[in-house]
Amino acid sequence: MAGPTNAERGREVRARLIAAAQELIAEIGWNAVSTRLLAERAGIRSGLVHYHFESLQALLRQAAVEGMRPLLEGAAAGLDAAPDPPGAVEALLVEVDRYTGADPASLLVIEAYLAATRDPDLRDRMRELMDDFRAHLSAMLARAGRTDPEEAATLIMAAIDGLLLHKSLDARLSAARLAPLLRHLTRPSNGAAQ
Amino acid sequence: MAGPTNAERGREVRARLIAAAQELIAEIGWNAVSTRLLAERAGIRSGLVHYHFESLQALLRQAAVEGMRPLLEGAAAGLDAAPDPPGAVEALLVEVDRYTGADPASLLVIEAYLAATRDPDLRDRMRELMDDFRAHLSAMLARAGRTDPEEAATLIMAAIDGLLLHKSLDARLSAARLAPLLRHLTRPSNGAAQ
DNA sequence: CACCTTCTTGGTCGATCGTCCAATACGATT
DNA sequence: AATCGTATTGGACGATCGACCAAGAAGGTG
Repeated sequence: MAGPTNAERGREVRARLIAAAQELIAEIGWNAVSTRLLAERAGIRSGLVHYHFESLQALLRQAAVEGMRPLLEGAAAGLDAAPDPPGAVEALLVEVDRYTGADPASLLVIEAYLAATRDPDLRDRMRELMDDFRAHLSAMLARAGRTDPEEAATLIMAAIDGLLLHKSLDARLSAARLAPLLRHLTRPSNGAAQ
Repeated sequence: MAGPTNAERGREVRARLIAAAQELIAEIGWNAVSTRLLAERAGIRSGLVHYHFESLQALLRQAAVEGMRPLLEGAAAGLDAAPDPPGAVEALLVEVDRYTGADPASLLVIEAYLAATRDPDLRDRMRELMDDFRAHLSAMLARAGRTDPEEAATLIMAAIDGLLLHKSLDARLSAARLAPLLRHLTRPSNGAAQ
């Protein structure tokens, strides 16, 4: 019947606060998340927030990064799991269509992009996450024979995030329908004609 | 020495409030814009805000729509001014590189996307703006011989907004560098191989 | 047991918020 | 000059905010 230790309870509270922050950022927006709403959602008293985190912004920053990292790592793993580069891009786009642009994960990412323009710390962490994924995708495209893997990877990533943005306005849009148009990016480039 | 009439002063105040809202949304974020900050930026007393506008949200909504409409109409005019479809897309991408993703216009648009997910009125107005531009771009691509003009237009627009998002993290990214990869969208589609 | 560290409570502080309103100012109209 | 409608002022209302802190509770260790 040994209850949780002090350290375990502390970790639990921090995890609940991070989860509550990820939910609330998506629901009401980064700037609307307050310590008291966070505490209520996490089931703790509001005074605890500033015990476990240096500031509200530090909490939101950590919540955003920890929420985005598994998304990008999962997407990178999905690329490796595909049989070939065209299948990898196809699978990536199908995966994108599991998001509506207005779901918690999508909104967390977009909110984080905006917060990053006003928070140099967050911007550096997000740039690192995006650079890692771009390098991963770019390496795959280079192995497929492209001479411009960086540009192709940039286009695919921009198309994905932009489509999520547009899907939040119009749910009829679909990433999978763009697959035929992006498929040629996974084939060896053949000069200016391509 | 005839001074401005009452009606002229009213229009002037409304215009200053709209301009102040567009600036502040970009600077500090949609949810952080307050009536008192707006009044200070517009050079008026804070009580006036609720005389000219029904609510703060109504003011922000109108400011966002009025800020985005000229951007999209200008881009549509740019498409028509180009000599041919490939040139139009090329010019569009070059125009995008005039924005950094962290400039006032870009931030206003991205903030509006997020606000639209929580404001049905704003979402409908933005969807109409985007639909109009997509139809314009799609018609041009159809004239260029594509059998999938809607998908091609969706891809181009998603790539543009997504790249702006990514440029806010990494200023080295460039829309113009993606032009060679998008150029083939302006040529007649030739079946599954393309 | 006493002692230490970590965690939690409950509350205060000054500041800011959106909205509303009575009183006033001012151009236009009669 | 008297009147009307619009524009503006200055302040009020209750609510919420981020941050902070003294006091106490709880588990670990001597």
